[in-house]
Amino acid sequence: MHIYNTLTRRKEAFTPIEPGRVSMYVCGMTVYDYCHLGHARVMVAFDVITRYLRHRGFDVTYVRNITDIDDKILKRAEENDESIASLTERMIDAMHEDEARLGVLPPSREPRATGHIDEIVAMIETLIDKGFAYAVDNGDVYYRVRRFEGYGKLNNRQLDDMRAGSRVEIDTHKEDPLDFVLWKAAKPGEAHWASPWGDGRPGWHIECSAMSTCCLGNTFDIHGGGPDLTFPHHENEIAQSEAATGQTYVNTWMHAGAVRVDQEKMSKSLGNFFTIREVLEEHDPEVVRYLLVASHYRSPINYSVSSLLEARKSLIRFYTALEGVDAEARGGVETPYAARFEQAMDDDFNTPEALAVLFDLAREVNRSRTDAPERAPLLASELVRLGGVLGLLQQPPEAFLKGASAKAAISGADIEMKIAERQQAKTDKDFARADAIRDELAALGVVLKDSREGTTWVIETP
RNA sequence: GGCUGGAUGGCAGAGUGGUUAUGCAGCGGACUGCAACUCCGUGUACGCCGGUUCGAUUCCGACUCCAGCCUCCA
Repeated sequence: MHIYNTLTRRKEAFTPIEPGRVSMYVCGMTVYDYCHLGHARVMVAFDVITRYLRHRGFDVTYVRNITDIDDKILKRAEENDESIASLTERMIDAMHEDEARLGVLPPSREPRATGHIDEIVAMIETLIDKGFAYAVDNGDVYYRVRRFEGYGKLNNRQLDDMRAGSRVEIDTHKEDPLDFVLWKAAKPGEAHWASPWGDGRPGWHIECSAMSTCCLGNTFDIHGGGPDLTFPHHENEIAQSEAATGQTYVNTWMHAGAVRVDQEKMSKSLGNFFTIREVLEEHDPEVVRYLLVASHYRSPINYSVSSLLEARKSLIRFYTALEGVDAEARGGVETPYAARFEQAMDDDFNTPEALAVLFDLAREVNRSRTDAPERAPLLASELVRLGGVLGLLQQPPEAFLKGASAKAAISGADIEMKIAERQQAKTDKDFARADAIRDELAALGVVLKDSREGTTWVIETP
């Protein structure tokens, strides 16, 4: 198996530290707002990665943190006139709801920053003892970036090339403009914890170092996150952890690609983001998941309504192949598809290639319905099984194909009524009437499919 | 300015030193009352310029353009 490592900028053969086991940490949400599609991308990407590693027989420990104390949270709670705990609990619940709808399995552990203040303080003390950090008189503690030799190695950057302060006002408490905060002194009235440097709260980067180390050990296999975390967040994590433990922090760094809108990154700061829940108002969650899986996890992906419609059409093809076939059947079919699927996924989780294999399999299912009906259920069950590795194709086909009718302008019952009416017209040879009914339904996004067994239908939009 | 990626057929999106990705759309055929679904067939696609090579979309170099990071952001 090969995985692209951001640290070395190449695909590498993946060898876990402990044979058969994989330890993975992914930077999660800062819970001050609802998740947007960028978050969905990371969640789904690492969900697919976890599912596939497990499919390959690895015992995966997947840790994804929750940042539940931070400046933005303080600000939002204040704006809402809401307690921090109430805001963060609300957003954590919403996040769990969103990811469950997208078919994202819960991580093995979800540590929260506020639950690990002791470990954070301990790590900062270690860094001070070793000379990698210093407290200043206002109660802040900073990391001494120039003391850490490997600083910049994840992003291939030289310290002197960085123009710190060129876009941000330089904090005069720092020895060097590039130093970053480990512990922030609390202003009067702000949420705080006691520490040897006075009341305060952890800086953003230190929580991930502390939590990953305490959940997975000094060195672990995979660390992942969104595309905008390589610098400074992950660079700083490396500096903190490797300085504190003296050991390699992470073997493989993985970063998802950005979600774009109109060729521009979807982000909170640009304000061009769509929340998961607002997209799910209009679209089947599996369609959203499909859209995210249909591109390689490192590629940028452009979000648009037309891309969702196309995703829906692709899923219609899969579910049409499964419709009316008993995919519960189990049995030994020898097919080349599983091997091809795994070959694709072994190559840095190439989901587009894996999906191409599934489309070939779907065609084979369709062919077998007439050519070799006894094979159809076996092939279909293989399609469902492999689709499941991507977290797809797990609904009953009818549920997906007809599922959008809840939002459609016509109910399923009314559609069935129209179909019966049309059937009568056909029996009466009144084809003009039959076609009119079909056109009427088509205008509502309901496409009819006649077969020997009768007429079925699919909602093609949204 | 520094550092990363990327540029593939009408669209989306993989991949490869010489042979069909795949999906959607289109076209032809089978099926159909007609369609849809399905099946069969069908596309001289690889940003630009050089170089290496018997042969490059695929390797190397220059160029152009796009995106991301260098500030909080997944």
